[in-house]
Amino acid sequence: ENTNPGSSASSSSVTKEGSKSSNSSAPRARKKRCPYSKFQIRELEREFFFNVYINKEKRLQLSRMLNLTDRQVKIWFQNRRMKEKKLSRDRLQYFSGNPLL
Amino acid sequence: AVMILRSRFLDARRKRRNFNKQATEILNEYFYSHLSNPYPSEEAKEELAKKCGITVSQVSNWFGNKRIRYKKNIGKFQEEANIYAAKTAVTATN
DNA sequence: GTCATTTATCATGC
DNA sequence: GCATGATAAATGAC
Repeated sequence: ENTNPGSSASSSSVTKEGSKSSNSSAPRARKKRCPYSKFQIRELEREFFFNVYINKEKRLQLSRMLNLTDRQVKIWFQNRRMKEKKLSRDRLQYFSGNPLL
Repeated sequence: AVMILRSRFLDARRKRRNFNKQATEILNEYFYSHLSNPYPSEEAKEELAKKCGITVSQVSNWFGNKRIRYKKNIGKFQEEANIYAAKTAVTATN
């Protein structure tokens, strides 16, 4: 259950769809958001537990294993760090002199 | 006790509760009175959060959802827009 | 890199 | 059954 439009079989060097700039003023639609599988999330979280910041080599390795692009892995770690920061903020606010208990 | 609080916090995060009517009023009033640029500053968000009794993150979530859902179907919110437009017009004339 | 945001998806309320 | 709040991918400013 992977979600990589047209990359599963083609493998390697994925062109950015339409490498030709034939279109005049092509707004290139934004990539549709596709939720990652449980397996992908588990592996990403596992690596995130070891290093919040991932280096290039591990990133390439992970992207191949999970059938994601390096950019997707990079962005996932960025978003994950932001999530962690927000969780910390919420915990602080929750445990700081507050009602609701 | 700590464990109870922790578990309650963890699953209390995703449990959704609708905002009370007053909070929604305040948020809509700001949204429709800034329809040309519905992006409150950080200070404005904090003030709205205080008046609504919610967090700044919840204010950001509300405006994010409101902006895209309004843009996606303006017609559906036309009636609502008129209501708050009239409301702000009244307060302006007074 | 952070971070506000857009967009789709998820989970719940009613 | 959709409305609504929160979260998960993806983009762009800086």
